[in-house]
Amino acid sequence: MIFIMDTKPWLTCLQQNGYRLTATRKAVVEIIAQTENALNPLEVYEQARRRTRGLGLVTVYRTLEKLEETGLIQRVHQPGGCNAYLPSAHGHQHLIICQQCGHAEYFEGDDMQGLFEQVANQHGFHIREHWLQLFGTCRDCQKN
Amino acid sequence: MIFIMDTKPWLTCLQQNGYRLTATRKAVVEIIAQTENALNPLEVYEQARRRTRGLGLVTVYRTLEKLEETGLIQRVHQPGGCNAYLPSAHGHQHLIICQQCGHAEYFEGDDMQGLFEQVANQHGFHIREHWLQLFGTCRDCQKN
DNA sequence: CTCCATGCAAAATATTTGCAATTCA
DNA sequence: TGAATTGCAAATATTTTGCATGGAG
Repeated sequence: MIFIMDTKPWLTCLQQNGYRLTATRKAVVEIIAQTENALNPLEVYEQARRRTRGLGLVTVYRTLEKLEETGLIQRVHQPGGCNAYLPSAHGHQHLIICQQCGHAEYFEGDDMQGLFEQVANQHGFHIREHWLQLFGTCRDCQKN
Repeated sequence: MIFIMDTKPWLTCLQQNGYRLTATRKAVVEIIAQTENALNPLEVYEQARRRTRGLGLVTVYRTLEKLEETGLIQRVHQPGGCNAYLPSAHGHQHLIICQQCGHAEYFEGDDMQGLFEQVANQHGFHIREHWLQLFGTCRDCQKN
């Protein structure tokens, strides 16, 4: 239940970025903020539509775009597809995802900064971004 | 020019996995083995078709699928899309990719195994896969 | 009241599948 | 020869765009 977070800061953030607060945006924000699994646009749509009748899938796509742009959510890259999203309210974090049930947890990777700088030097690259994700089986799914 | 590798081992590998050696497969293998940028199915198709007339995009998809399955190539996950492939003939490697020119280089991450195990313990996960990629600007592009 | 945002339909992409013809082993 | 492979066409799936209407600020 680590992802159940207050949605007010999200809405404030959207406003501060010049976006209007609408019923549909609130619905999408709530869905993503309150799940512990990465959701793709269609899944968000199906869940959000229960709360907000007449919601369109297109709007979900556009809302996700803005949420990602403002850094509130992050795209999750999995072996099976790369169109799912998770909250990223605490800044950039690294993910560990269960391949069976989709449950995701965050982990710190402080040690990594040193590695990145070392690689940057060795290859003459200037590094702007990094992605690190682990995939496996969570505690619960190991029992089954 | 680090990626220009002999394609014979690739073909042998395919055979050993029970796949037949065909002209189209050779073409696809050569294209990917000889590029230093990640290529998506369409790009592979366009280049391979120059060598093998009548090649179909569908076959490229199916060949890429088999090459990934046998571990000869790996999917590259970039901010702009996740359908490009690079050789992975030396087993799983980590990537550093230039966001300007697409040039990719591999780097070792031996230090990371320890981190992964630590995270696995803390979260009770059994880790099966991981991917780590760095994005930035390569030496040449920094000059421009 | 003025734009931004929405939903619909349709377009544009991307990927997969059915199937007859072909090719490798 | 027999089974795997291919290319085509068509089916799906996914994402984007144009545009008239509606709603936030």
